[in-house]
Amino acid sequence: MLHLDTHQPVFRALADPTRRAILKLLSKAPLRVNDIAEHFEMTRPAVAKHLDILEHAQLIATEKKGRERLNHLTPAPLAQAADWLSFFDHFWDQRLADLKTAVETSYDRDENR
Amino acid sequence: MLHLDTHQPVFRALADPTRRAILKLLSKAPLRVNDIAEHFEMTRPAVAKHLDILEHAQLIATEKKGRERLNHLTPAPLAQAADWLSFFDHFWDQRLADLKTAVETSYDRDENR
DNA sequence: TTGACAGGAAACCAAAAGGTTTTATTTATA
DNA sequence: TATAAATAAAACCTTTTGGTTTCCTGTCAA
Repeated sequence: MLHLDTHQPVFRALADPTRRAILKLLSKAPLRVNDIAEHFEMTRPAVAKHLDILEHAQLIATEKKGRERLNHLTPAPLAQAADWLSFFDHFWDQRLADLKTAVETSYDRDENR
Repeated sequence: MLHLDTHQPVFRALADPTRRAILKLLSKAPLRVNDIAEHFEMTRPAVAKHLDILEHAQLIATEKKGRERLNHLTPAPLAQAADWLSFFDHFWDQRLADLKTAVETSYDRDENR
């Protein structure tokens, strides 16, 4: 079963620690590229590339005002990542259910002995 | 504030679609490297490298039985990723709260007019 | 005990990622 | 209107990533 992986842009965006830090930064307030770059030990063009990747994942959007461009968070796609992870919540639950069943079964055996 | 990024191994592991697919595979049952490789259009060594990365993130563990080695899921570290994402749940809530406040404030102003 | 099977490991490769510096381009402002 | 500010864009570089092939080692079974 090979379908298009809609999760890829988000997970790819989240793979880099700088990008994760940028998302947290932008959760406080929209910022210009230069403002963001001040928070990191790298040049503005490097930060701009990270912003491109975040924008491609639709985790941020930009608004051009004159010669400035504000980057603001659009965190909706993070729900995709959360959804993917939630599959394993179920797995946890299932493991617990299996364990419970096993325990009860062995208890039944004990009772009938 | 620059601290060690404990999330990095997990997010890095999740960045690749093959690795995400492997995790889902292993959620059904433990498998040998060869079994896993059959599910993908790549060679066994390629899969083995993905397994190395998953193991480094402690998302899987292996058990050696004779000449075979079983890979099984140890999904606990996924909670780290979920935790990180949950920060943005709060952000959502805050946005909603802000919106609610804004609406009520404007409603108050309307009332007093 | 000799194959065959399962996996480990090394060498290699192309492309992508993450960064740099340099050079425009557009927009405010003194 | 000339200059400074903000960013965009291009060229380039190094390291990492994701894959390959080839070979080696250990274990089971005929």
